[in-house]
Amino acid sequence: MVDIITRDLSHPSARAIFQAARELHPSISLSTVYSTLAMLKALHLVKELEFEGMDNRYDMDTESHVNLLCTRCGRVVDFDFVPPLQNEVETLTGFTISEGRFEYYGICAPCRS
Amino acid sequence: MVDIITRDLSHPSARAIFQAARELHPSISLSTVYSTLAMLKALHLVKELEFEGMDNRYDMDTESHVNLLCTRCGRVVDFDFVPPLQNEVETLTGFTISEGRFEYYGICAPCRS
DNA sequence: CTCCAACCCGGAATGATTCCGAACTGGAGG
DNA sequence: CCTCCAGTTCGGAATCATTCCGGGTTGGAG
Repeated sequence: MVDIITRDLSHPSARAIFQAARELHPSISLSTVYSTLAMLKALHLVKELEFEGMDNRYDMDTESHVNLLCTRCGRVVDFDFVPPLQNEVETLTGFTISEGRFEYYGICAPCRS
Repeated sequence: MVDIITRDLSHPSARAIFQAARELHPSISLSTVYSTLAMLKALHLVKELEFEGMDNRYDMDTESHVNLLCTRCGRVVDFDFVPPLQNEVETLTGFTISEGRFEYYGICAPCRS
């Protein structure tokens, strides 16, 4: 189960993981998917992404990067980048930052053509 | 109702808006708050923010900026900045970007002391 | 005064996620 | 080989923010 999740780099939803897992373990339940995800989240092996109006998605790449969401087909694409201003933001706002989230919404090339 | 929402710059949740609105209009219902928010969203006068594990928050500043969320007290603070890499991301990924979201999670100064 | 559209109401429905207690499993130790 | 136990999984019920719905109110045009 853990393998099924961590090897799926397509930013799947819980339901998509559930369906994929079913093909290997037909008796698996959605509860198991959620509890495994909770465990992996706690270990910082997956990052939970919330996109407006869609199910949560799970990202196996926990490094800091931008996620691009296609609002037409739901595809999520990673884009590496180092957020440049965390220190500056911390000094100017007084926050101690533990995590960042950077997302763009748009239409991907395949959907546009 | 529209005024109550658009003048509240504290990044309130729907429930918080509801409670504030009740003080002026004791008979107001949560449905009205949600439908007004839906209208304002459609007009791009408010931006809906989703933070992991919390109610959605509503931001009256629809300009592009970073939102800092204090995971202890729920306070949300704005931090102006112009996302530097949208064009670069578009050419490298083929996406046509319509909107960006930039969030940091952390602990605010009052909560830390 | 009448009518209509826009707004509002309460309450029920939705649906992803979480919670719960019971059943299963596989390996450690006898 | 058996027993036991902790960890995993199960299904189904509960949660709860949000959405949906059908009916009531209202205020301004004509």
